Amino acid sequence: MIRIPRQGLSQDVVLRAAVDLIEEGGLPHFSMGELARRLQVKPASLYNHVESLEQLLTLVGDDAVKKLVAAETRAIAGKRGQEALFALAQAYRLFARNHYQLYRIIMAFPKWENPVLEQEAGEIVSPILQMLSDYGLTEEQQIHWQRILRAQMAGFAFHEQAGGFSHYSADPDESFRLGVQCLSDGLRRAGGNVV
Amino acid sequence: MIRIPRQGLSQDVVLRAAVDLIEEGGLPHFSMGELARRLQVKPASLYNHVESLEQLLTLVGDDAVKKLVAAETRAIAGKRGQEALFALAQAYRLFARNHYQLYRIIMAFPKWENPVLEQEAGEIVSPILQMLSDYGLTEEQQIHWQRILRAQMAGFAFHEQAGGFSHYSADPDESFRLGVQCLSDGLRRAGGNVV
DNA sequence: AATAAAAACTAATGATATTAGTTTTTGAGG
DNA sequence: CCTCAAAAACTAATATCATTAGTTTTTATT
Repeated sequence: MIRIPRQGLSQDVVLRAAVDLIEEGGLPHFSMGELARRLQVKPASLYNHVESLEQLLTLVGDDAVKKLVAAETRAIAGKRGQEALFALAQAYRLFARNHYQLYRIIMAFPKWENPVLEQEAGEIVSPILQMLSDYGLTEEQQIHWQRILRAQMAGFAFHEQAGGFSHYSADPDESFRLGVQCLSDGLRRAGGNVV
Repeated sequence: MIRIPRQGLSQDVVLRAAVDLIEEGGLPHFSMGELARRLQVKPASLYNHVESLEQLLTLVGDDAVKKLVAAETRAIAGKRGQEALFALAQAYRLFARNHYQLYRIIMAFPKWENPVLEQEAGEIVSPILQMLSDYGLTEEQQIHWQRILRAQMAGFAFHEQAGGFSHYSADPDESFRLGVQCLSDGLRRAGGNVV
């Protein structure tokens, strides 16, 4: 017996509204009460669609990771080697910039032990591995370099949005380019310069 | 007129207790009530020494940054060039590992706009710049490479503690070594291989 | 010993997430 | 069309939290 909810509320609608609210005002201003008001509903009603605030935030984080992975995948589509690497890194950086609040939620996960996130984490890696496949690396090397690349992208995005790069006048775009280029060079050396 | 507090409580004592409590149980389990209990005091009494929870957490974050900078500075003492670079990176990584909860607080700052943190942020950079001074870089290059190094260290520490590196068997120590080596190589090329 | 200030307390407020129990809506089957 | 069960929304309550106002206690200096 499939029922259609009274006023169109569902977990998906709640999640989407939560994402919107967080993107607008950030996590500190977010609350079940605020979300309920946005959905024209009493706070208690949300619990028909969501277990708890914690679960809701996990859903939001999961959604954010999916969007990030989608952006990465889109970025490398039809590209290879160095071009794919730069596009991937750029996409990551732009996501963190354009979805500041969502990126913060991703970074705020204490541990990625959640079964859903576990899966998503794997999907973060796959576009990177796909791109790395052009570099002639062993399987173990691919693991190492995928970690190094993720570290650089995440660290750069984090520092940039935290304002840690604003003390000096040098262009962050150029810092980013140099960093990616350095990794690209190291990558090519590791793989025997086949690219 | 200098008064000595009734039972030895002061901002410094409160701060230290807060740091201990956070290191033990993490930020989610931390509260003014819990802190007050630990200090054998009623919650309201804490406000004689601290403005608010927010200010207290800023103090904790500031303290954490100071400890990180101290560890970095200690690491490069008496070392130069590549040796200093590896020691610095290792110290950063170990701090994030050994003070997991404090490192999370550092990462959790929305913006480093706080005047105290502003100053501390500058001190994060100075041991790195000191180490870079051996590489024969222009001033602008130093800014870029300092950013790249910080990004790699922060990103690696973050992923490692979030569990994002645990999906594959390859040794994270080796990933880290390769990443730092890659940056060291790029750094030497940028500076004309003077090191 | 007296006093003023600091520090701790009690008690209250308002926000929060969450739960129990009740009412309302809704769609499916007779 | 009417009934009924389930889903969804509601009301009301609880417990926790940070924080503040106002009061009492302690303590160092005079």
